[in-house]
Amino acid sequence: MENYQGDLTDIIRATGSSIAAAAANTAAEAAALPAEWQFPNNPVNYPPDQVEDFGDPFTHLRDPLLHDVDTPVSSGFFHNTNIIKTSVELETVNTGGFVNGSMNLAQKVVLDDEMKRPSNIFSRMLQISPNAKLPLSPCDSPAVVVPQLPPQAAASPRGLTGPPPMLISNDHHTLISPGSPSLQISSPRNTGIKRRKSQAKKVVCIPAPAPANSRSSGEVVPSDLWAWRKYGQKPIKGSPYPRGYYRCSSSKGCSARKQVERSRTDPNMLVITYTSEHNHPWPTQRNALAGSTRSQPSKTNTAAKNSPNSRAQKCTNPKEEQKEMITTENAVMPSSSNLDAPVKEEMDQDFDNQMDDADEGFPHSYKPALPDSEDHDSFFADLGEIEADSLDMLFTQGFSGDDGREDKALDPFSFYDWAGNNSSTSAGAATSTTGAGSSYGEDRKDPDS
DNA sequence: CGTGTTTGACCGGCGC
DNA sequence: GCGCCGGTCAAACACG
Repeated sequence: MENYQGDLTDIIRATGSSIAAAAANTAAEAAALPAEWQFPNNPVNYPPDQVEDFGDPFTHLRDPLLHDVDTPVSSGFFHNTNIIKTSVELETVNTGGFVNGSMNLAQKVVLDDEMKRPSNIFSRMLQISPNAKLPLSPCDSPAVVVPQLPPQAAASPRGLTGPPPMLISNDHHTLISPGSPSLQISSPRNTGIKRRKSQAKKVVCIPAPAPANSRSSGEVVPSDLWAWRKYGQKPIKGSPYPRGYYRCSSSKGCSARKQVERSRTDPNMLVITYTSEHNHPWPTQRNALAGSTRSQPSKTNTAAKNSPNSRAQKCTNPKEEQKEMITTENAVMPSSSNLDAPVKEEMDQDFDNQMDDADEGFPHSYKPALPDSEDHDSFFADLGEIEADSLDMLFTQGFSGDDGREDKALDPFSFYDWAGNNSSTSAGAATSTTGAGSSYGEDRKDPDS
């Protein structure tokens, strides 16, 4: 595997990837369109290629392994954005690095294998490295190093004036998003890891509040728009931080899951591993979020907490080599876009095969409610119910451009709120520092139950 | 009442 | 085969 230095592209791809695909369809339209950012008129049609992001805002990355296909998914709202357009172009993937003009670069590693599914952006982008050990958080791995943002960037990621959240590099290979978070994608073949069965995983590294800040040992997890329910927490060997296990609660049948843990090497980084994908539309509706009240971030805090600037850093990592990770900073992901988050993906080897078969994704028909480009205000309105502030910011930042809203609030982080304060936000907070749960030795002790 | 969190126990893969 | 350990289950509890 090599590392490509790159950039956000990954993210974007990731992010946009799904989108991109969608965009592809609309590409024609897009072409016609001015370069402006617009929401696609037809959000609905997702091309088969659409990427899956595991439904996570953090990553629009599709899971190459699991889904390649058609799942429209994801974060719906972003699909509509121009980003999509951009992303489309990006399809080429990676390559080398590049940069973002205004932001940072990220490193990407490309995984070796060939990506079999062309259609899948992700596939192109990432690979899995069997060797890499998951246990280490990807963020830890050297490969994953995230470059620090230039002070400016950090300070004002959004310094961009331009509306588009994402930029494409000249070479078209990379996207850049201003202010975007760093994303790391790894495709490590984790040989070392013992993955039960081959599962596709997507790993996202995002800056997290320092442990000190956050609840004492609790994990602070940024919330995304999906509703997650914590179903377990375990101390992980070799890591001082417990890993929280979350399952999508937006839909009963949804198998999407994520694991949240702090990078052992860099407590400031959270490593979120997504597995499986959402089999349902992105929850834009209040219902979707039902029950997630706890998750709701305290808006006030979010901004403060998140100062990504401070956090965005590199993942320091010492030892483990996870080879294939890609990081992008400032990627454009809408959701994560501003988070300086590195995203990695990991897949198991076979995923290709699986992917072929696995189309479980959403029906193509799935259509998230997307805002109209023009109308995104209304869209926001809806969202507002969910997290007005966050979304607003998000969009504003991300999409805006047009109205000139300022980005101040743009903090991507705000979008996800770090639950630091909230005691139990679903998303995250997991606080549980207690480590609880079951620990190693407990296994099989007494059964009683 | 519904949903989320906590946490001990169980399950099962993997390495030795 | 055994033990380690990650991942999941599910009861109890908390919160709004």
